[in-house]
Amino acid sequence: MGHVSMAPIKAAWGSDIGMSASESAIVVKLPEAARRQAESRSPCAACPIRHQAVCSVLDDGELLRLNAIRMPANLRPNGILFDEGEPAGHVYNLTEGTMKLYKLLPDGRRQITGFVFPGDFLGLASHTEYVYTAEAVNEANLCRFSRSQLKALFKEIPKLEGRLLAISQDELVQAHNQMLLLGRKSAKERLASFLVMLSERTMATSETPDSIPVPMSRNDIGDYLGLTTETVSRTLTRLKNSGVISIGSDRKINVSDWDALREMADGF
Amino acid sequence: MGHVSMAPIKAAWGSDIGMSASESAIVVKLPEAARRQAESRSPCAACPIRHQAVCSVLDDGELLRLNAIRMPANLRPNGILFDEGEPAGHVYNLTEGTMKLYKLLPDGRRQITGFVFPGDFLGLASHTEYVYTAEAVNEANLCRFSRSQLKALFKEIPKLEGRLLAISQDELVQAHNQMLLLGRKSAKERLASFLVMLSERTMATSETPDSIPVPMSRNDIGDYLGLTTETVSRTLTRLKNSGVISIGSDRKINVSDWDALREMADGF
DNA sequence: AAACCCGATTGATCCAAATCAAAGCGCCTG
DNA sequence: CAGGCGCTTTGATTTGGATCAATCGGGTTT
Repeated sequence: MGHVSMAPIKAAWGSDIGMSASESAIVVKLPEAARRQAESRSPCAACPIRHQAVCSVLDDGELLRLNAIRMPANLRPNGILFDEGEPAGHVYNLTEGTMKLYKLLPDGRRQITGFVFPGDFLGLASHTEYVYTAEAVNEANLCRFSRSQLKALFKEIPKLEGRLLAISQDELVQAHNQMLLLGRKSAKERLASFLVMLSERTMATSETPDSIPVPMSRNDIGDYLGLTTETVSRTLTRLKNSGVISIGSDRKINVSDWDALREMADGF
Repeated sequence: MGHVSMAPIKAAWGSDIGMSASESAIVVKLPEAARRQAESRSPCAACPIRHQAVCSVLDDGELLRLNAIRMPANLRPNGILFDEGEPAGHVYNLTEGTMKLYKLLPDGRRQITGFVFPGDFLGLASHTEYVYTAEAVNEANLCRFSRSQLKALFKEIPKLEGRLLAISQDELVQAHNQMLLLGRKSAKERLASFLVMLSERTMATSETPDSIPVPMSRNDIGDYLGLTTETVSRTLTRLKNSGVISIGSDRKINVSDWDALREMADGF
């Protein structure tokens, strides 16, 4: 009946969880090493998402309090952060990389319910168990917070809770848009919507506005859009042939006609 | 291409908005009239959802404060509470009836993103505009709160905000389940899931556990499940013929084999 | 009670996307 | 740099659900 995807084996935690950055590698004169060293002293200051996510609403003192309950986490590509049904003890904030969240049916059919980009939260749910699996698309770095410690911090920094409420509600808006896509849009409209979404979520990070980085596989895109790999591939080829996009070999897609793409996405 | 639904004309507000219950009708000796009169004195005490929703976490004093900023609203069947894109000045809590929330594409394709049952919130979103249209399925009564007044009340009753966060996150969990349904389930699985969901949301209210009230039309069900009216009808007939359900003429569906229905819903 | 209306059902046909099946194409690895 | 592995693309065929088209109630109006 349905389309079946490969589910990866649960991967090990990244090696540097709980280690300070200075322990994790020989210090060499590289920008990356410098950034890591700075991080070990005043972690959030050098964070690429210091001015995004929850962190953006906190002053330096509050950030220090948040930082006190933070643990770094790292995942290699396809590493599993947590599985659906696992007790939900932690909440995460992605600082670098891309992640995918998905649910599986018993026969292996998979629905990716969302991609996660730097600055986004994962694991937010009032439930005691995670309601989806979180897997890294490419190498990812995260901040890990114990749910109970974070909740305790609400009393100290009340605006934290308000911020999380706003984030949840934003996610809800996205979820509604995705329902419209999955329930009523054609394959072409779904791909157009996907590219527009990707560009919007990437804009802040990216330099070249017409070039959209697409780190996930065709299979992942299909499982996000309710399509098969083949349909994703064919539809992208058609978009390319109609001159709306061009496809780079470097996991990037270039948009040549934004107006056409956006109209397609909106169902015009 | 897509399936097109009829969009109703925006209906007038219920006639008794802002009126006290005693003004709205001649007082006659009927249970309904008695309830209304009780409501006009101590509105929340007689409310059918006093022990659900946000209200359940508030003590009598807090409820009084919440009640002070509450306005009653009433909608006749197919009445529109608000339209997608309208400035979002209010938040609502449904006390009686059923509502549907939906988004439209330019050509009329419609996706119902959720049904709302007594105790549920509507209009929760950090956005300045409503992101979906809210329409009554049958006659509905609601509590109307100004967004700004409610927000002000957060300072007075902090647990209110926490409660809304929990509600948002519950909605998010449901939304993820619906994405799995829309992206990956077959028509039969969708209908089974729908009936299980309806029964769960109704349980609290209902008496007879095997009889599920289905107030919405086949067309509404289709627009919720990403199917057409015809497919909904055919699939229900098949479920009936396979002995899992029986269909009453009174907008009720009886479940004869819960295990089979639940397995179907879960994709086994 | 005949006429009408509107949603639900049932039937016949069609089609967009799924499935089945091969190539193609980087990209490691030995 | 040959061979293989995993992902992507392209092609042929199938199919579940959509579309098109009557018909069928049940309820309301005249």
